[in-house]
Amino acid sequence: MNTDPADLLRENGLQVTAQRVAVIKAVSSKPHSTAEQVMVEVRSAIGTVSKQAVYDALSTLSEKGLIRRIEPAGSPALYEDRVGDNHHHVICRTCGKTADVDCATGHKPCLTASNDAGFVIDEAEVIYWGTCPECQTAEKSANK
Amino acid sequence: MNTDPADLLRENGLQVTAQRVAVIKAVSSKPHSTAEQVMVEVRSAIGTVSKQAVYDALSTLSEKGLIRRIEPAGSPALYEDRVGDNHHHVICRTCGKTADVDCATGHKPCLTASNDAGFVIDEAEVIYWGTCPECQTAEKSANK
DNA sequence: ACTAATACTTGACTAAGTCCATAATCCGGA
DNA sequence: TCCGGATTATGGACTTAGTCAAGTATTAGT
Repeated sequence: MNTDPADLLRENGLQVTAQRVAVIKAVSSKPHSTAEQVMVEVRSAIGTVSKQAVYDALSTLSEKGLIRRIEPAGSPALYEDRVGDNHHHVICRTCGKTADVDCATGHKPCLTASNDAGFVIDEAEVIYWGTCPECQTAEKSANK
Repeated sequence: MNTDPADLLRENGLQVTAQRVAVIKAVSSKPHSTAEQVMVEVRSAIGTVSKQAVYDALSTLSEKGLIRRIEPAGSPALYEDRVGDNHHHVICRTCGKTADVDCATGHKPCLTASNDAGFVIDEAEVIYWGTCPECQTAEKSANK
């Protein structure tokens, strides 16, 4: 097991603090959490943290690539610890639920745009919008 | 020409008002504008508008599919009038410039995710992150 | 244990947008 | 042409998500 949060931090040249460890644990235990939810989670784990420490940790961690930040339209930023595999997200238009999806083609979809306008592209981010199973049934019964 | 803003509105069952027409014109003349920029543009066209009228028009129009709203991470929402062709966007990590790209595969890329977790997917949104030509040269000279 | 560097706390502040009550405008019918 | 209900617009307060800055506390290397 090299997934001990403290080691992860050290390996990346970051100081090991209770707050950071708790943030990592929070994100990995509840993927697709907002900063707000992470903060609540961290508080219940270590008693108290400032909003700032959480935002700080989240952005440092995502800079180092230890966590990933996604920012779907109409929602606050979400964080997850599944990194390094090029996976994407489906989001329910109705309830906002977010789930992981692996890409249709298996890997690095669409990473090359046809006409890239001279940009050097380093990442393709894909978000699928749709309706989750629960909301589908809810809709059906509403239309009855 | 059926692209007269007033007709577009009528065809979609919307009342034709000076504000809405001006919003449509603003969006089509300057794609990838923020609500803020649209507001400025509309004001210079018809004198005065409330923030509310602009937000209202923008959201009504995008509901009806007359304009498209994109909401890139770390930026306010942008609006454009290029709708109906499944195109995507490249955004410069450094300066935030946004450009259109047609999809690599030509049409409807990745619209089918491999494991969709039971979601019914109705849209795939792709954002490419990278560096625009100007920022590339800027970086090069900075590293010298 | 000491100290510089890094991280955390507190609290004020900002940006982008929403909510709400009121006022103005539009449009179909008498 | 005028009326009345419905649709839009206005202005201002409010919310949410997040940033900034100054000072204090922790961490890790010596």
